Amino acid sequence: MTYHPKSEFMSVMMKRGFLADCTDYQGLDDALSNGVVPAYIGYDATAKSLHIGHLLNIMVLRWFQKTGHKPITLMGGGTTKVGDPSFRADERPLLDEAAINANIDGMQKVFANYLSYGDGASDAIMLNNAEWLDDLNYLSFLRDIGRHFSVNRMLSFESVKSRLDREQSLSFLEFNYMILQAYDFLEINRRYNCLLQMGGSDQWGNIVNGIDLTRRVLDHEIYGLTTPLLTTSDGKKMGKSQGGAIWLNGDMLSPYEFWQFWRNTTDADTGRFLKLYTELPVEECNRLGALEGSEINAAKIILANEVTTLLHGADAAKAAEATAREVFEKGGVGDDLPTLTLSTDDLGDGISIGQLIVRAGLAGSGKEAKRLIAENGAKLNDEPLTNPGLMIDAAALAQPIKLSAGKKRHALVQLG
RNA sequence: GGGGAGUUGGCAGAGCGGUCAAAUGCGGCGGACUGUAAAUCCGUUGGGGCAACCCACCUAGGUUCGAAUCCUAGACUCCCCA
Repeated sequence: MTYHPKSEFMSVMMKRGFLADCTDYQGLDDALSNGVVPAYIGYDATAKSLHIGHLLNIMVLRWFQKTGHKPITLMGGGTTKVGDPSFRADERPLLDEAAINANIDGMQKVFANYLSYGDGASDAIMLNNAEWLDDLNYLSFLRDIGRHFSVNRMLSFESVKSRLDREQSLSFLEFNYMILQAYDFLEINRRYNCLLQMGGSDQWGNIVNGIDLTRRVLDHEIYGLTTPLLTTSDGKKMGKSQGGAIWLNGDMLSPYEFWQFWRNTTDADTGRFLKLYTELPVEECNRLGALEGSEINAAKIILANEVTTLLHGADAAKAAEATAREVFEKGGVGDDLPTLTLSTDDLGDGISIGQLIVRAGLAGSGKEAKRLIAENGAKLNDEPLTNPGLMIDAAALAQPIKLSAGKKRHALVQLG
């Protein structure tokens, strides 16, 4: 792959490591050089917030807009109504329309931090595939769209084949999912003249299907581009830390905790992440990522600041950094720590320390909190907690108290 | 429509009347070492409760001194045949 791109967007993608594959480098590059191109990425509407796994693609859209093009965020409002069956382990309850729309609202808030939406030529737009899926007529869909799909070919897709090989059941619904996704591309091309779909490399098959379908039905030439599936350098899936997902919505994960996630990046990933998740010049990223030993911590702080600034703003990033410095370097308390505020009603005659740890989000269950105490991992105002039966009452909360789980996770509890 | 297999902790997967809160692995958490990194090592790991104690192997009944294990019914999942 020694293609030398003309367009700024392609050049950024390649330089910064966003590019996994492209259906037609030359064709896409030409199109991008000849004017404003709309491109979309699809998102499920199943969760209330986007998480860090989505961030890579959001950055792609951001660059896309920065280099003069029109990003489209497609919400799977219609497909979500059917329920994506690919993770059918625990049959999740189907979401109703209100829940789906609430999810979409939550996500839009996040997108708005990265993209500017509006009516201008290169302003981003948000679509919902319910727009064209809701009123589909089965028979005409079969006749117009279904005839372009060869079951023989669909069976050869890796996602399908592996299921069949393992003799796992594959429902007809799930089998149809790829058709609906292809149809999305067709409709977005037809309605919004969208020329490009992007996505993770696991979406390659779906993207190609959409391209083929659009060519057959409309005779339009359109393109696909995929980003690598990111794993951390030790091979784990990106985006998990201390048990919880790294959400992008501030009310689900505080800016401080978000900042901490990036601060704790592995050495080997630092340079790569700088290129992917920040907008610092590539040379700077390379320089920072190449720092040795403990010096690379400075690079990680820059990474955390940059990424947090994009999502939550510069003030939030600064506050997170200040708090981190306070907590880790001075062993003190920063005001940006996750804070649990209790009313006197909540408190009643007193609440056990175990409950408090759970309420503060430092443990998932009372048993876990107790375990933490037993393992000497819990601290109260930096004093090791030894008594699992300790009761906290209003008097003990006259001053806010600092709870710690291990060395890295801290929270404040105050009376409010 | 008929026949068969199955449902165990976050996941994978043992157990098939007592010694089972339940092997093992993964994951998670804590500790040591460091640089708030990685690797490694050690420990820990169902839930509720301040506690005593209680609830827990799909659900509801039953048999038994005793059930995750046996019986009955139901729900769900998968496979094969039509």
